[in-house]
Amino acid sequence: MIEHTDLSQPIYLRLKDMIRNGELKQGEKIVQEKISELLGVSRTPLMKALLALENEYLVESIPRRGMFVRSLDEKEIFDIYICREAIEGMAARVLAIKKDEAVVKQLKACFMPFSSQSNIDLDAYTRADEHFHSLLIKLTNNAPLDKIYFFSNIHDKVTGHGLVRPPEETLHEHFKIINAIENGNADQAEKYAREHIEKSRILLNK
Amino acid sequence: MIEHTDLSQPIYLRLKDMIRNGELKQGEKIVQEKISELLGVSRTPLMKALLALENEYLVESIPRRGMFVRSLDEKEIFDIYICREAIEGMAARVLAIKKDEAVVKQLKACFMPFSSQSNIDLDAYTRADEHFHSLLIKLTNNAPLDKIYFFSNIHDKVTGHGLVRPPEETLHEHFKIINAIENGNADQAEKYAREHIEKSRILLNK
DNA sequence: AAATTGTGTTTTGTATACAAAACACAATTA
DNA sequence: TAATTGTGTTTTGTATACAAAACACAATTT
Repeated sequence: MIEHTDLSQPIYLRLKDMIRNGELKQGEKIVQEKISELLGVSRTPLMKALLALENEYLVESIPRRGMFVRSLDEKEIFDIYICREAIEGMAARVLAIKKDEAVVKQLKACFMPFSSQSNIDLDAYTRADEHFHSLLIKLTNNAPLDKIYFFSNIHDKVTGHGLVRPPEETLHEHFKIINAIENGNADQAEKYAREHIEKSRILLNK
Repeated sequence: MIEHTDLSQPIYLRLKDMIRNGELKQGEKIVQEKISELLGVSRTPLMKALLALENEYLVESIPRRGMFVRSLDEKEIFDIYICREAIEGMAARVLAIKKDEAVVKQLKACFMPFSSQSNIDLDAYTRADEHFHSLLIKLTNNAPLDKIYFFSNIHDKVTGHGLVRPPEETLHEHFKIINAIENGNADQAEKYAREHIEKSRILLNK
């Protein structure tokens, strides 16, 4: 048997990936024995992983019926973006108050490769964008805030792996947020972070 | 055996109560077999309940070591209050935008019994306060927002079941929030909701 | 034909069994 | 005496077993 301290961890990651890449489709029922057989584990650690995914809004449990891959309707996507506006907005505020040079440096590093390019590699920019938004939370060093920010998982599931808006539009917005943080302008940092997400929300919701 | 569809649900509620009322103390290790024997259930549904509590920040798992009742230090309390400011602030904003009479009515109902009293029953006011803050979130009808607002659990654990500030101080603040919502003033509603929590945070953190 | 009932199968929820890791503490060594 | 090793116990993590609920679908009734 393989070495491990906690089998549910790799199962959790694997399932998350399966949901992301479509091996498990939206709304699909997750038959526990099938998956446990597929992954070569028992139902016990699988259950643990599924519960973690349920708490991240990726999976939905209906008692006595089973676990299902969550499928999001328009209202839920709207609501999730509202949450993101609250969380990321606050994160930007916290970072602006911190005024830590190392923080600014890391944030800037995300988009440095694109600032001088005229033709932006979409794939690379998508990864940078994801990284930036996750970093914004992590750098606050606020563990509870990080804990409630699990919607990043859902983010690209919603849009089918792509960006909601083109880099030409968002690159500048990202730098506006970073600059406000650098200048220690908390109100502006929060405002820009929110507007950035709000614009995508409005676009997704019509 | 007792009728049920999901045994982990009552176990979850029982454990939450045990943490609240001190039957399980901060930092205490939760020995699974002990608790499962105490509650007359097996470890399987108990584990399910413990995982739910872990995701609510009430319990902490250290792999291969066990589950422990989470004990919060000053920084964590501070960080949780930052989260509450973000979440409740946004909730107040959403409700203000909604401008739903029924919403305002329910919020007002929380504190109506106290508005004319000169001597406020502390116990009743504490319950009303809890209800108000929970209601603020629920009435947004934003399920993801509700999902990330599990810190209410922790709130009175932190303060040892009491209020951080006296009713004489907070009652007026509550009405300011409600009035802003009633008037559809989103910016003010959010601002007042935040300041209300911020004041307690500052008090707790010195 | 549509609705209902019955029956065998699947799947969940719970209990239990068991190996391996963590722990406690006495015996041993430096 | 302080540190280390060894040994028996406890506890976790995982697998498995089993009852009851959900399901699928054929047979029966209206």
